[in-house]
Amino acid sequence: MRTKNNNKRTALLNSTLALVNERGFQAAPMSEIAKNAGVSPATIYLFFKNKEDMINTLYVELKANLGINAFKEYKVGMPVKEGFELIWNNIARYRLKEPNESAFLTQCDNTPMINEKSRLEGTEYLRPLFDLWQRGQSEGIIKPLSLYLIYAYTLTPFSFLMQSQKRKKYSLNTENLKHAFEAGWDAIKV
Amino acid sequence: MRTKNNNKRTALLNSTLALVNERGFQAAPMSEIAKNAGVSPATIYLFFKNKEDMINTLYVELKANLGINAFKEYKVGMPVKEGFELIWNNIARYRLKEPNESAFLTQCDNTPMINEKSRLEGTEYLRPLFDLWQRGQSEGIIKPLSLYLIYAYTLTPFSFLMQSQKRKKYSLNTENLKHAFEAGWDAIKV
Amino acid sequence: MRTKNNNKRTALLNSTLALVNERGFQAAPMSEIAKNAGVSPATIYLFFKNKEDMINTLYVELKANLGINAFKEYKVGMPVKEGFELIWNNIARYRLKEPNESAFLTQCDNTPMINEKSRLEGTEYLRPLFDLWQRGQSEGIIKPLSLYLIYAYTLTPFSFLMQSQKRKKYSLNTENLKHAFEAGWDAIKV
Amino acid sequence: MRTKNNNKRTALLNSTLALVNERGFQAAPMSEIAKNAGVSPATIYLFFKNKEDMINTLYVELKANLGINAFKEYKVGMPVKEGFELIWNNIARYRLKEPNESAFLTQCDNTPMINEKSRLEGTEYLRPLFDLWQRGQSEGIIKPLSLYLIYAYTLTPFSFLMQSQKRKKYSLNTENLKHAFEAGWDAIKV
DNA sequence: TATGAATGAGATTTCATTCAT
DNA sequence: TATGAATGAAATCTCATTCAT
Repeated sequence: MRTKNNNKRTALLNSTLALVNERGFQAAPMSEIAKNAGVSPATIYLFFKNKEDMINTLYVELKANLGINAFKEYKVGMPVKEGFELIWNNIARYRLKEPNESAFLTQCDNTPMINEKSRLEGTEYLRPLFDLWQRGQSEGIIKPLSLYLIYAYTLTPFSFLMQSQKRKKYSLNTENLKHAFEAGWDAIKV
Repeated sequence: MRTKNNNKRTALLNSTLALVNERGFQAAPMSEIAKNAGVSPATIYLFFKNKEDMINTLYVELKANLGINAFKEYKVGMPVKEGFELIWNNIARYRLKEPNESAFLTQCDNTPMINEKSRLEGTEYLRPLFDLWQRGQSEGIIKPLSLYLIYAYTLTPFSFLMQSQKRKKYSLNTENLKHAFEAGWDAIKV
Repeated sequence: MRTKNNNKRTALLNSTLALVNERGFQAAPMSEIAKNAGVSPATIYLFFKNKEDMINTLYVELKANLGINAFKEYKVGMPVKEGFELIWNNIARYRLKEPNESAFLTQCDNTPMINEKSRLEGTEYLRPLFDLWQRGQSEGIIKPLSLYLIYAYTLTPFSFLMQSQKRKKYSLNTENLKHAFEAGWDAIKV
Repeated sequence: MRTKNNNKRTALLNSTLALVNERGFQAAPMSEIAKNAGVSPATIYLFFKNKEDMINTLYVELKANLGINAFKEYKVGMPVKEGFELIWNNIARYRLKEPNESAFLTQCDNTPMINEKSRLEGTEYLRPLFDLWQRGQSEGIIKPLSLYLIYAYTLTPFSFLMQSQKRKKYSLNTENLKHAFEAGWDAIKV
């Protein structure tokens, strides 16, 4: 008996990521995903129930990955601003290092292909950040508004800036990263 | 008859808008778009070259519509903050009134289906806002940063908030609208 | 606009009939059914919802056809035996003339592919025969047993005999037809 | 180990029987047959050359089983009618006790999946019955017609009655069994 | 012997687009 | 202009069978 080869699973997810980014969901056929992964189309269905399942799985795993990277060197007791800056920069660095993963997640944010369950699961990986914001609010450092608004004004703009960079309209260099963080901070600080 | 034409064209664009929002690009077949518009599939091709063209056309027209609404009552000479607040509120009001158009545009922001030409054309409709921001910068009221950053931190968060509202996580009521505008303004003001 | 071509529908049903008879349900692919009908695979779905629907439709139409042939020259008031003999011979003649239709119906009798609705609908086309049997029973000519038994011992043996003939084991010539009818009649007559 | 082998083989044949009855040939995949038998798909091919072989083997074994049961307590010299009644009742009892085997055999009667060789082999198991009928003919008790006709009018109706019972249209209780036998006997007796 | 992984070939069905009127 | 029929190409997914252990 052969043992199930997890490399194939990984290859499939990578292949999906690349193709969806390049062409969009509607133009990423299973056959090509398989081919690029060096695998038979039938093999996909050993790992995933169907296309939707594969996309959702990929989404959740990338969110998990983002979460892991976001909290590197972060300690729960840190001063609020310092902690947030660390996390924000971690996220930024990770997204810049993995532009495909980043773009995929952005694309997912607005497609009905991702179901509510995956979305919720994905969100959980940023839980410590939400906790930090709440502490900031109780310490009177961050505006006492919905965390959705805090999220909207600190993290979502980054997706737009990455797109702009991809289209050569903007550069996320060190200086601009600092400006971006500050803009977000100014938006939410008391 | 020009009128009859335009009714069908309009019906088709509306039908597209509705179906894409409901199911996503990948699940909005031409036949169904036609059916919902009360028109034959073949008729689509009298007005549009192909599906991509139809989507792009819709995108540009919605952007134009957004532009028209954005600048209602706006006068070029207005004080910067006052002018920006007016425009921002116009946009917010319009998007809240037309959530489908709004969601469609958001979905378009991240799909390879929209080509560069349409994107540029779409952007042009907000030109007066960019001019206003630039004046704000030269008057020392707005941070002297890339307009992409200014855009990112004042307008893109709204998409996320609308999504959140759709998912019942957040409410864009009068008070929260004020908070949202302020957050954006705090992000970019000097 | 082209008008819907019912020849294609007929060609498809004929093609299905032939292929299913030759190879069985499980080996009659839609693509080949289409090809043999001189039509694109997609065209099938203009006329039928799916494969199951096509098979069931064919089944019901063949049953209807059988019914039409069964009652040629039959008049409701006829003497029971005379009427039954007429109908039985009509059916026999029809099945011998259309061995493919006959074999298809026999194949259908034992497959879960045919749903209950189609089965009931198919049965209805022999209603006048059932009525005749019932009259025979009330006249004391036919055994007062379930019509299912009457049917079993007069009509189903014919399927077996046709198969046997196909396999060159038996010949349904005029004389044997007479014997067959008599065997059935002996089985059910009082 | 021979024993272990045979358990798996038996489990596979039982699993096939059950699944084919439930869904039909076209919807009984090897993987599921294996799973229901608690065995790997690959194991099937240790016992059978391929799917067709497995089905045919099952068919022949069930026919053998039917034969064994048919002639319980039968002695070759018995009076013709008495002997036939014994055999007929044996078959009926067996089929009622094993409705799945019975239904499978009925389904096989009309599918091209069963090849000529298996059919012939299957028939052989009823040889003593054919001999009995022939004796009956030479004794002038049974009509001097083809054994195919005799078979058709005594045994095949039973399949239809069993189906009818399965669909709750008919009940094969003791009384109706007697009626059924008599109908068959009336059909063939001189 | 026995397995679960793996697959190539192919099944059904869909869809953007064109045809014929 | 407008249509519904028609389709070729392709999409998703399945399945009998083989592989590697």
